[in-house]
Amino acid sequence: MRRGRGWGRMEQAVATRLSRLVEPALLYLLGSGAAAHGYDLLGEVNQMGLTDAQVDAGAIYRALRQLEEEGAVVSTWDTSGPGPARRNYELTDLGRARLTAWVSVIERRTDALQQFVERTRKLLGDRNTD
Amino acid sequence: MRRGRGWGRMEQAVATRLSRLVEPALLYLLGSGAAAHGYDLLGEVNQMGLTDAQVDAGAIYRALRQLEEEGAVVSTWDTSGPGPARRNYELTDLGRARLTAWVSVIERRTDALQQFVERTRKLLGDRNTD
DNA sequence: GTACTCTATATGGGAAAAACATATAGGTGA
DNA sequence: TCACCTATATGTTTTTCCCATATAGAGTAC
Repeated sequence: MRRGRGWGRMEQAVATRLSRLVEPALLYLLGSGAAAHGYDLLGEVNQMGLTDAQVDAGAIYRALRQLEEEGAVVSTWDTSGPGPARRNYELTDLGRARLTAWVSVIERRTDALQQFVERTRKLLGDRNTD
Repeated sequence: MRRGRGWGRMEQAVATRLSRLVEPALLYLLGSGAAAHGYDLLGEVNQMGLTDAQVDAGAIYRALRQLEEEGAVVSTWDTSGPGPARRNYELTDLGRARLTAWVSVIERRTDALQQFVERTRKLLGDRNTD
């Protein structure tokens, strides 16, 4: 896993395994209209900071494929522009439902993470309120 | 992965891969004195909600072993009580440092998750403020 | 015109992680 | 004695991740 830059050693040692969250990132970006094809989505996903560190292109393309298999998105080829053809994706109703589900799952988890942060800061002596 | 109970179908479809976070959970619990050996920690970890769904015993024991290899915890056998011997763990200074690092990593990620929740709710039309 | 780079999609392969199963063993109660 | 709970540990299979590589259209430089 590519680790975040600008972190100390201990953070680096720890940065792994907060999981990818590529799927909700893609669903959100497709829903917001920020990008519609894999190559652009790659950049967007890596900018939004939802995923753990940098996601590679392969992960994006595979995730989009799986989402299409599951009916959460549909794709169409776009050969109008210059350069190689693009596969443009659109959210389906199922995809929007999936995104909604992600929100509630993530919200629940976020609460647990916040509690963890608060309790642990207290435990460690309230230093580093950052 | 054992999925959380009390979730609808879509949540179940989505519940995978918000990662485990077994390590920070263990470090926190050891730091707080809630439990000191694997079997109890198993129950505690699964109650605190930091990890994605249910963690199995194997994961706990292996995580504790690795933490000991890395010097974040130390263990001693306790044969005083009835029943099988317990391996009691204690946090080391390195373990406390590790926990501190986890806090800052998790806090950063929590912010991103919250942003995602807010933006996505807005995108989906502000329904389900839950 | 061919070498290089950027855009764009896709897949192969090895390594790591997670999930599930099983093994061992002390103790307790029916 | 059989079942069950506590307690630790490991084996095996499946899944996921990460890195590399393949293909290909288009633009630029030389």
